[in-house]
Amino acid sequence: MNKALNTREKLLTHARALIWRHGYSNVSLRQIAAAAGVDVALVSRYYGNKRGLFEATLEGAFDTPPVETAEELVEMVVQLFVSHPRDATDVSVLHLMLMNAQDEEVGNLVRKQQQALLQTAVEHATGDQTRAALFMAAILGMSVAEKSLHLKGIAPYDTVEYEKQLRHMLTSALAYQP
Amino acid sequence: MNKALNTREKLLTHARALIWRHGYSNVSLRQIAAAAGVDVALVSRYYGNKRGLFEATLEGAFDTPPVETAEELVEMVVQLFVSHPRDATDVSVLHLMLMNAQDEEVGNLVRKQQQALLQTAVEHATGDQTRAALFMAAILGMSVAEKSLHLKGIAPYDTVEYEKQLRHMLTSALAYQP
DNA sequence: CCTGAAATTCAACGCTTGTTGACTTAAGAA
DNA sequence: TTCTTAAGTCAACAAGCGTTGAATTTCAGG
Repeated sequence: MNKALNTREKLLTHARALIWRHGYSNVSLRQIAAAAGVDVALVSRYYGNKRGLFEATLEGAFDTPPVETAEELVEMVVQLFVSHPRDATDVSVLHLMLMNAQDEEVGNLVRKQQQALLQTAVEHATGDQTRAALFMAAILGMSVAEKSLHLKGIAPYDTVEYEKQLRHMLTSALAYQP
Repeated sequence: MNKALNTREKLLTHARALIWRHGYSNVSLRQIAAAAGVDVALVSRYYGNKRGLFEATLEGAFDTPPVETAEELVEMVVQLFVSHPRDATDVSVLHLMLMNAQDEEVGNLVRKQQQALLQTAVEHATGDQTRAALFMAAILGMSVAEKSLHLKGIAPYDTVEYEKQLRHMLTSALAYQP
């Protein structure tokens, strides 16, 4: 049973790494199994099917402590959206959302898990909807331009400088008065 | 030959509508052919292969008049990024970029066609890189939140009000002084 | 009407996908 | 050691994919 738990976790880890980075429909079970060094058939044994494996990777992924102040919100969003890859299997939540936005079913699944959390957090900490919109636009736009559309050169590529500029933008957006 | 041109165009139109909206790897040639009311084999006859058909949908898609002033830039970006669907086959360029961002090959193809245009336009009209970054973040973020991540409620859903708010954000971003 | 070229249809190919069920190996309990 | 159950392996399946080449229809020119 110890061994089974081990392979279960290996599958889960590599599934999260691959699917979150490249998208649900762009990663095959055989790829995941090969990366984990186990047989494909074990996916169906331990998680039922591909969907089950993916849903397992979402469990607890959006759990964050509640935020009250604007500073806490900035910190939470930076942690949530900017990837600080600890290893090859670490991918930001924004990547997850974007990579699966096109798939109707999977996209809805992801959104259902995080939308309420993020949206209410932003609205609560900012106080009004216009500032929340500006805030979301700033954080989303920077991340999307940099990470997904590969619009290099628009934002500085150096991670430290990037994060610094990001924080500055977020703070400005929060202070915005229409 | 008239008939051949007709089916060529039918294929192209439905290919653009489907691939731009759902992404290159999420649409099959059989789907496109069925939507166009044409046999699948005609894709290879008229466009060589799937890639050729997709590349044909990109031709001229990023042609825009050169912009000089900030106002012209705002107008160009709004036209380019905000979809005003005239019919079911009309999809915004942003959708195209996002839906194919995950596919390495296709994503590079799309970027190569539009990146230089947009980036130089923004940098030219704004004058410095920081304002360009803020501008891009604003436009990208609003569109992504609304259209791709379906973060409804953050921005007003009414099209007129949405576009009004978008223009306001863009103008503010252009006027930003670090 | 007849002919020949263009336009379209059809069936098949090799490949990959998710999923399944039967088989083999591993390992702890009696 | 033997037995039993868990864990892992293997081959095959049905379905869908892009692509191809031969057969068939369409249709204007002589």
